[in-house]
Amino acid sequence: MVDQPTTFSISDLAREFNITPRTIRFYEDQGLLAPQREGRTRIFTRRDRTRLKLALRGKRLGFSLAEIAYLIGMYDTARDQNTQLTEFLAGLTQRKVALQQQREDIEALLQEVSAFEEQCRELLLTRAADEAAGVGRTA
DNA sequence: GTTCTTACA
DNA sequence: TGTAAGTA
Repeated sequence: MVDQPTTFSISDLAREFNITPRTIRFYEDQGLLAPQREGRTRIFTRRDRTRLKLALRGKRLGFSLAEIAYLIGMYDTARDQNTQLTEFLAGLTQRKVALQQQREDIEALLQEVSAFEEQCRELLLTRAADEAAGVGRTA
């Protein structure tokens, strides 16, 4: 078994997760990460790496960085895992509610578009019929 | 060469 | 988030 690295540089993590160092610094700025410092340079631990992984997963699920920061904030608040899972569950539930609402809005819009589409078609047919009957020919 | 901060797009 | 500038 080869020893797994204990710490990582910002570029190590950037490579591993296919993101840029800029993104990692930005996440730190947003409170998602809090790496140690050796002078000015950032030293990332396994815990930081895990948090980054969770942050990226949260992003994929559509959570805002603020929400991710909150959920991850308690990740190492040393509270019982039960509380943490309950929080994540609550967050996921809210996400689902938001997504379902969006779907309803989209469906409503699609119906409106379809209705308007139909009106246009009818108008087109009506005008074609009128022209055939010689109506509306003013000039 | 790598990382950092700051500032602007 | 990308990029540029000027450092350590």
